[in-house]
Amino acid sequence: MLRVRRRDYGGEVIAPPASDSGGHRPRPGWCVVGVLPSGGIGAVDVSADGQTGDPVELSHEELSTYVSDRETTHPPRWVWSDTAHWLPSLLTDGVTVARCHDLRLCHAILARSEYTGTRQALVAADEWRRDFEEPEVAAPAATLFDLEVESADRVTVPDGLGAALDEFARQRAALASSGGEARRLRILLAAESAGALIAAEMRSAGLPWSASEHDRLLSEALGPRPATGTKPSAMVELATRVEEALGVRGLSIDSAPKLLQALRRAGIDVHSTSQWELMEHEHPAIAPLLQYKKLARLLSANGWAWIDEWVRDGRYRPVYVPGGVVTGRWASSGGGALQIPRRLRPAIRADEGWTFVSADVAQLEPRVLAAMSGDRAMAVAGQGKDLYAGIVESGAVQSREEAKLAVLGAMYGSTTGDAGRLVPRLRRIYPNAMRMVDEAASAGERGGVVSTWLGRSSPEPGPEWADLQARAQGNSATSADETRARRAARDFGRFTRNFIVQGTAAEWALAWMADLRLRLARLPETGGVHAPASGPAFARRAHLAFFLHDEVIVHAPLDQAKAAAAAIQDAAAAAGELLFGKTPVEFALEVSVADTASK
DNA sequence: CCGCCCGGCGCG
DNA sequence: AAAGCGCGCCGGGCGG
Repeated sequence: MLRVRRRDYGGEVIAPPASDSGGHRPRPGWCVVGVLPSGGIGAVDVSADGQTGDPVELSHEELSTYVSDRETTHPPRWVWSDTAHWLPSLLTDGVTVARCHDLRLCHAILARSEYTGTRQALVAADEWRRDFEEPEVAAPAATLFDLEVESADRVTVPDGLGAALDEFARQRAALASSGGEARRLRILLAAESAGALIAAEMRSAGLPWSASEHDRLLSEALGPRPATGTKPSAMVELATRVEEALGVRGLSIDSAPKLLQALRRAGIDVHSTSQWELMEHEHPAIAPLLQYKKLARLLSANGWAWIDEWVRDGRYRPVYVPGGVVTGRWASSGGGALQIPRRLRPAIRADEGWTFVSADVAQLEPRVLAAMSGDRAMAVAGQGKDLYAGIVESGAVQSREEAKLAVLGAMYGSTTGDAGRLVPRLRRIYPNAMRMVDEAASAGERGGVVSTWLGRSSPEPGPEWADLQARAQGNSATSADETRARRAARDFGRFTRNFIVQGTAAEWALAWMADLRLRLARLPETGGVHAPASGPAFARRAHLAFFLHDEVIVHAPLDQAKAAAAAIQDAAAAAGELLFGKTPVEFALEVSVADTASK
């Protein structure tokens, strides 16, 4: 825990003494934090009308105390350059913040959004246009091997107080010029920033991971852990069976070109070694080869080396990258956090005295589409049930499988195959929903920009795309030019078609998690023998442990599981209302409580 | 020898 | 070699 000398930071001016004896909570202001020229940290309050208070100077050690004190009375919204930069050290000191405004992430949204009134000043401030950087690991004094040299020339967003104040002012001005769309943008910025808090908190808490269960699952599939550099026994055996079936010896089964050659020599007419193509053929080599590929994938992506690299003290700590995908979805870096194979889910194991409350949204994307397009028929199809079942009931298609194929086809822009055949039926029964995605596609085909419900806008096509279109329009255009241009136009149309749905679903999920996080924060800290002795405050009660596009896993003390499940449900309802107001669309959750995350 | 591309496959 | 969106990671293979 943090133990620092208290310094007089003018607390009575900035943080009035707590007289908070119940319900009343004034609208919190903003507190901008940044590095001062002196090397210390400055904190400045900014009021709703843009007035700035006197800066407070703090040492790095004092920042945690300062933040913690203000969080206990009337927490401001902390404004800082980059949550991944500022939050980890606070969490290390046991300090949690309720809300923040992440200047880097908000800049990215506002500088590109169609809803932003005046963007020029933001676009010009391109020092704020930076991709995510790995959070700096608090360097424990000087070490023998200086790892910091590497990070010295990293280009990140500015961390100075002056720069933060300037950028915050630009963003506020941009919002002020956004007229009726400012409300949506404000919600989006708050949700995006909450996501940044959650990402850092989840990394700090880690996902409870049982290395022994993981090892057991690996051994079950692959045989016992082999010596480094040698293949597991199950793979060796399967490779031998493939060789025998193909009638070759010394096959380099891991080399796609060599494997392809061997397959073709054995009379299997394949053009690649991918599993979907192999499955189309009858040959004794196919089954063991497919099984070999499954195991090879498991070993290379999530084998014993993965455990060694990523699991420490019973926790897997991936780096989540909020806003890492253009649509607003999160990305991840390190360990493939968003691609953990389902067969390894049993290794996600709750601590003693704790359990998991897992929830995922059933058919989030079509529900979001129904809400944003105001398609009543599609909303009704999802009421009180599986949305695909509702579509079958509507008579548009025969089976649940067809319904799913048709809906995915509608959102991804299928034109051929079974999906392409089914989509027109949806167009008749759900005209509003389909018009919305069709118009997004047509905007993209013209090289235009589309936006999500809250105002995250799509990137424009690159210069090569425009060149392609221009060439096809020119006098000397060949039919090949035209074909290529049309293909590129359609490709981009499918991207924008999907963008509005995937992006709005991501917004709903952020709103869901942001609300859930604050609900969980109101639960009491857990006591008893299983209470963690240290670590951030939020991890001493039910807290978010994992997030994957439309599902969350909450790690909860046993006696808080019920409350956590209720919070998840309530947060989903709140997210739907925050985004869409009163809507007939239901966001149906599947919630389960279990010691592992397997389903 | 290194960096990059790409096939292949895991997730939604 | 996917039809039909968005990702990250791995290993092989190739160019420099």
